[in-house]
Amino acid sequence: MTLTSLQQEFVLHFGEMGSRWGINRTVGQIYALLFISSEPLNAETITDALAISRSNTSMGLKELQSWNLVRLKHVQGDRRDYFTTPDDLWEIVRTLVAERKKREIDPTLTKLRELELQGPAGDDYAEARIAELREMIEMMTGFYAEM
Amino acid sequence: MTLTSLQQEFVLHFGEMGSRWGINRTVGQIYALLFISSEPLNAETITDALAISRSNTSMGLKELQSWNLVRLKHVQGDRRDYFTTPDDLWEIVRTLVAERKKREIDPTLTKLRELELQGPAGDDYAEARIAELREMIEMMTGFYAEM
DNA sequence: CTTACATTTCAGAAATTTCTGAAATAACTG
DNA sequence: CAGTTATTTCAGAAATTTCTGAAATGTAAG
Repeated sequence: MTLTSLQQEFVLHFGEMGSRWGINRTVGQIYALLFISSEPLNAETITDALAISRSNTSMGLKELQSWNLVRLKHVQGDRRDYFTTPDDLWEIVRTLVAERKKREIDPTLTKLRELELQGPAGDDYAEARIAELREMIEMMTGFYAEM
Repeated sequence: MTLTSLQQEFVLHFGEMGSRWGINRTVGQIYALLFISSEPLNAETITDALAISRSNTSMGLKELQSWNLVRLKHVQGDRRDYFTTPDDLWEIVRTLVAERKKREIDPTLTKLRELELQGPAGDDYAEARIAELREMIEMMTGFYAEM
């Protein structure tokens, strides 16, 4: 598969932004490619459109699956796996937010609660600050949960 | 300065989370340390509390300043720079959101608009998908701007 | 069962990021 | 001004992350 220059630019941009979004270049590119492709793509096609190794594609797809960001499809009479992104953009955004919360917020909330349970450590300021931070995060995740 | 075990754990956690938040370990640790310190700290104190090099501290503080996440203070009769985080947690959150938007969203919005301006490229699906994505981002950033 | 194809795993190579120590620069002090 | 202290810069070292090719594993078809 050869990419149009529009696809090319879009894919490269997502690759570059990847590092700011906490994913690597390849994962960003694979996602971008799936996002603007009207049909599901198989690993071979992706490998070759992005000029990366087959194993890299495999790892990238696994990562995207762990983020719940891609859907697996099958084509009649073809035993290869085909991948797409959901048609519904809202669904993508919801997934992204949920996964980021899980990876970026939840572990910290757990840690803060742990620290508070360890009881007074004789550092009133730090303790107060930690409690305040925990409350803020709980408030925000509570607000999020309502939606 | 020696850290209490509470401070120690808090700081180490932020260091570990740093990579998921798009900052490096040292920057995460410096921020955490400033956050739970009741008094502003100078670079020397930070260097020594975190057991890192003086130059690393300097670079970390510069990075935090570029994020607008720390405030510079001065102590009478001492010409060293002292750093703190804002007392107001809401202010910290607002800054974080604004900076993340600036780094993670705005460049993509600009790129999408650029791609649309380049005119029809003969790939209807990709064009539609890009327009849809741009609209979604505009909608969300518009909603954010209202707050 | 054997062959053919699809996918994953993984050790090491390549690339990138982070960190350090030394030197440069800047700013104050007497 | 000369000396002292504070901070930044930056080249290369160290650490980490990403990527590849080869081998292993899985799976369907004949």
